Amino acid sequence: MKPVDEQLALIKRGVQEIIREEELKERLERAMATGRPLKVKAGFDPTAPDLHLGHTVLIQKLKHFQDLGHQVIFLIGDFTGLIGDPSGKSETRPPLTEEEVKVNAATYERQIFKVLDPEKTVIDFNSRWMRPMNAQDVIRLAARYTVARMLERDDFRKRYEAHNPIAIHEFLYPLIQAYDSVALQADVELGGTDQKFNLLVGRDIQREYGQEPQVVITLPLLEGLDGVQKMSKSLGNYVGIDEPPNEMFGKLMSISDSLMLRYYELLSDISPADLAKLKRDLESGTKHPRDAKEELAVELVARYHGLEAARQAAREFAQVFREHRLPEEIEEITLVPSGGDAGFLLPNIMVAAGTAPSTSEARRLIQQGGVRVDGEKVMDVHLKLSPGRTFLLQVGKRRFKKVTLQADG
RNA sequence: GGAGAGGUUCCCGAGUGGCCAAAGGGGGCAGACUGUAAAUCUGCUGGCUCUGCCUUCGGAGGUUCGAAUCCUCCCCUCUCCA
Repeated sequence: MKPVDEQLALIKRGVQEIIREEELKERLERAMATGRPLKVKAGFDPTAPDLHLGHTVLIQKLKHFQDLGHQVIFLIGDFTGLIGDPSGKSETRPPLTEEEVKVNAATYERQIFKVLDPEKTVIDFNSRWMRPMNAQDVIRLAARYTVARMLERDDFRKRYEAHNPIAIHEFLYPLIQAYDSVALQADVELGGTDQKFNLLVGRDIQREYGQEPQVVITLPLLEGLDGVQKMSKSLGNYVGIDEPPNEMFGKLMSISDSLMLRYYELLSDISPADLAKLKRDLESGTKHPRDAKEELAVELVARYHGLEAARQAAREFAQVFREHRLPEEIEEITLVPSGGDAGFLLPNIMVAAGTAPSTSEARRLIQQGGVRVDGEKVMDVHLKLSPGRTFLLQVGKRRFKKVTLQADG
């Protein structure tokens, strides 16, 4: 194991807050002395197995602990998943079946192991200790916390003050998450800043159960592509780590310059010194922001798809958007129009080709000059394309399809 | 258990019998500009075989030539009282 100071330096990189740092240091020293690595826990919701770059801020931090020789526990909250996210926004979710949980867990594994070492990562499920609990156990757990303290949580407080509904079971969510730390005897729990309250409840509950309270480490929430709201799937401002290289690259190139620096800070592996230099060069104009953005995009795409794929994506991007040439690979589809004549109308073809969600939307796109057929702008919503023909369909700047129409439906 | 307020299109929020596919804002999309971006400006933003037709205003019925708007019952949320 590395010296405690070195460990601390890596652990502290990019984190928002450590509660409390002295305790962490103490534990690291103890781990060093006894040879017993720290148990580092992070919980994940089983209903959203599609990880995006926002999640990777946390996973990278787990990776740091792992590299330092500590025990990383990736906890899937399959039991808390039944409660649903108490964010107030989401609808009550239908309980997941065991089968669904299994599938989601497998998806998680595949995704996190792009970053974490499968050999050294423990994956656990909180249903393991929650399912055997009976009503009495739950009541006892609930008795260890108060409503007043629950209402300290920003989210609950705001909803309470705004007279929005808060269901009782939502109070159980932090308690169960806290109990997970008891069950795992966690030394450290990681989470986003939005998790701070839940993580702190973990400390209280551990104390209640006679355990030494865990060290809480919060990580900044990554802003989504809009640069304002946090990255989330439901807001559609995310970059999924499963997305194809081109997609990922394009999304990263579309962020604003200020957001780019934020992404550098939270996602990139470049050293603090290099980051400082980059900032200076951008300010002085020595470095074109576009180039900096491209380097960032290459680094991140390479992390999930390899360097070759990343470079390829960069070339492709430059070709399509800078030089306004066609992408190297355009999806080719063959359509068999149905519905008689109407099937050959451009709006219908656009829908069938997946380039527009509805024919009404397709018409609007055409009227606004956003549609090209074989490179020619089309303004006529009644345009009919003849069967047997293959043509290039371009919708907006990004959607390309090579469409072949078959004669009969 | 009682009294009151409220549930509108992706979100917030106007609308209290026809001029309502429903103001305004947000978000989103397209176009212009640019660095590929941001910012800014313009347009669009329920669906369809689109000068018209169909479906939408918590749910189900009803009144009416005509209902988001009126009536009945139901469901849900909030507030105050017990």
